[in-house]
Amino acid sequence: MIQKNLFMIDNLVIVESPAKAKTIEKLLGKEYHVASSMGHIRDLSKKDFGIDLNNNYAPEYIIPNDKKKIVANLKKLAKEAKIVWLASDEDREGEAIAWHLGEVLKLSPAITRRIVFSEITKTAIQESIINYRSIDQNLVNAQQARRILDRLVGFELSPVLWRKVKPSLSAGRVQSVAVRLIVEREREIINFSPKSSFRVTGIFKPDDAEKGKIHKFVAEVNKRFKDKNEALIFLERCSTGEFNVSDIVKKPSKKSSSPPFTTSTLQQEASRKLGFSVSQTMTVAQRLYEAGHITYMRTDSVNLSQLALNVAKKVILEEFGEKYSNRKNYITKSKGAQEAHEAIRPAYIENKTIHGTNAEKRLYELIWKRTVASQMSDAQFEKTTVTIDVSTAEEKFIAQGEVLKFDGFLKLYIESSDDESNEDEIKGFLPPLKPKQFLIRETIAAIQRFTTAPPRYTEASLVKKLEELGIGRPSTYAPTISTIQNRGYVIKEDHEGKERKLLILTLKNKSITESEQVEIYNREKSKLFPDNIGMIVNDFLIEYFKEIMDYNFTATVEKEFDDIASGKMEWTKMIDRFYKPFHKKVENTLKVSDYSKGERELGPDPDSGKQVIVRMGRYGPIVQIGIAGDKLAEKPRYASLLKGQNLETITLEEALALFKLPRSLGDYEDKELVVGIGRFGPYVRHNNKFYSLKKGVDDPYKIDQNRAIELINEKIEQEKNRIIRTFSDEPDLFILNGHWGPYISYKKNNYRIPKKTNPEEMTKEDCMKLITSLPNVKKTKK
DNA sequence: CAGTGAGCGAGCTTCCGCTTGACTT
Repeated sequence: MIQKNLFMIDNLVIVESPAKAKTIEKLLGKEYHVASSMGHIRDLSKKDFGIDLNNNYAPEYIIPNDKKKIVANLKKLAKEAKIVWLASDEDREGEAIAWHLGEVLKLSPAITRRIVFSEITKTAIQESIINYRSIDQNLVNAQQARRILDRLVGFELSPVLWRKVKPSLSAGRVQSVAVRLIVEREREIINFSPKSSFRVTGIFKPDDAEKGKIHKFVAEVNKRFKDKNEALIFLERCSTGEFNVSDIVKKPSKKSSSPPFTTSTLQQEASRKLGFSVSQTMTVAQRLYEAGHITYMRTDSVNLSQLALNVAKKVILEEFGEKYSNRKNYITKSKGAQEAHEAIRPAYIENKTIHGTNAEKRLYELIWKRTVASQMSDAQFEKTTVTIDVSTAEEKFIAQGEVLKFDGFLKLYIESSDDESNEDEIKGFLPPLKPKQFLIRETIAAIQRFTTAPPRYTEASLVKKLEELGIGRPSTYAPTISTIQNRGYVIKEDHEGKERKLLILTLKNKSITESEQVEIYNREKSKLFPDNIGMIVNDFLIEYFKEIMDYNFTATVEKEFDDIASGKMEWTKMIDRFYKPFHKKVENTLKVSDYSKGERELGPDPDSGKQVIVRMGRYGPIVQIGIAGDKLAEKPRYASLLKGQNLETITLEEALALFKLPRSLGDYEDKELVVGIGRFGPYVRHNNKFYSLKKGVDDPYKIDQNRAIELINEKIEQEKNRIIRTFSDEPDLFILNGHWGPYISYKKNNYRIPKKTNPEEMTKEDCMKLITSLPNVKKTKK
């Protein structure tokens, strides 16, 4: 039978994501056509803020170019439909999307129905269709207020930075606070002074230990000794003391599984367990979602659908048995959560693995384990604490043992933690012991320990912090992290640690020996460091715009958005109350603030007596000796800071050292040899050519002429091998040996030579033919 | 692979949250 009408769609459902559309269409059947809007279809115009400041903040919305096609298509579909179901997400942004759709597609209220569901299951969707409603204008207004506030903040503050700090910079409600967190953490670390103390541990065994059985165990003294002397006194007492068990306490303990993943917790765990960056996690998750392997990946909800709970239970019963099953629902505790979706979980929990790339498989497996584990029983332990008295001292040794009685969810999943404290925990094995039992002492060691500074943020731990503060949304965590790096506020990098010596006192038999151990500390991998410009912008914004930079600013305005959503407040009034004083501050700041350069005085130059300062120059951070402007004075001398040097931490000595370069090494073949440090590291310059110094071998401050000439000759030798052919009648044409094999260079453009061709036999004509037929591989920059 | 320091100027830069390709190499 032919379909009743081919051109008329009875029901058009519009959702945000095309993958979601596909799934829903399957669940709804033939009478429903499901289309997607691809998120928002309109945004504020960029002209004049897109806000009419003289007309009660009336927004001017436009359809961005990349959405025009989508909108045109939706318009066509809507015209043909009898009923249009607006099924965008059940939150502020989703409500606004539905409203914009209504406006742009000119949908009459009579045929428009707003539906919402927070899980994609047949029953949930059918229920939503029965309970359809109209658009909630208050909620839409809350979104408009949010949008307009962000635009006003971003587009008023950024130009202030262009004028007062540097062009193209940016500021915003979310990104500026993210940078602040990193800057403040860095300063905590800079100002941190480690304190050392001595931690004493002993190895003991029971006096009735049977031969051949493991019986040694470790116990730690219940206090730290503040210096070497105190530790020594204690060890001396131990050397003549007797040790006996004064107390044994056994206590059951348990550990519960973690809730299923949200965007933020997925990013954290993928970072810790798989080493993924935040954006990498999102790209892989997106592919899993599009392939139908997982539910939506941008969510702040820990909720699982009834269907998911049932399947998870079934899987656990089959795999692990009744004892391991513990069905539970988690409650979202993060600030500002809007819970329009489920938690991130496998679409089909019965599938333990999927086909895909390595990264996809690993991320899927992580999601699968976390989801299933969330429905499993607590792990149960028995903790034993043994107290050991020393006959010659007041301090006591404490030994702790932990026995796993029931593994529960640990059978499947162990959550990783952020703090990488290297304190090896004294936990685990304990031999059978009785109260009052005497113990045989083996060695007792006092090891020096330093307190450690708070850790720098990783991308993922910054997301965690932002979420705790209610700043940003699942869809913006990854882009925000990228923005603050793209602006140069923050750099993600590794730092080699520093070494320090730890003193160790060891009591063995009756004698105490002293030794040293080298510890590496402050080693960082893929951590976020503020760059100079990030610190300058942060300090500027905090000085003039304290309110925006406040960690509670978002939380405060969110409360007002909630009042707008519940109809208790008018959105234009809220915006007006914010904008009037804010705009005044912007104007005042433009008037009163100085150009912000992060200037710092380091003291006088011992040679000239002139002031040495560091500041941000036009092209980066520089040191300057002497003050400019005074016509009588000599011009100041300048030197750029090296990579890794910081305006905030550089010392006078380090700054003065920068003026020792470039340094002349005398003449060679009638031209001067000069050593310097450039963009690509230390170099020797000769006859306008640059030769890199060998990393780890040459020191630009110490290198002599002989070594410099050696480097030059080495490079000339290399160059010789580089040239395969030249042509006397065409000086711009070369056949060269490159990193990736032979290639043709012609007028600064490079062309790849096909594998079959022998480059040594090529004629000029062969080359020219290749050049005209091939697009050049890569244009040389500049 | 190639590459190693500076101030006229015109016009541009920018926000946060929803979404997915279109582009290179």
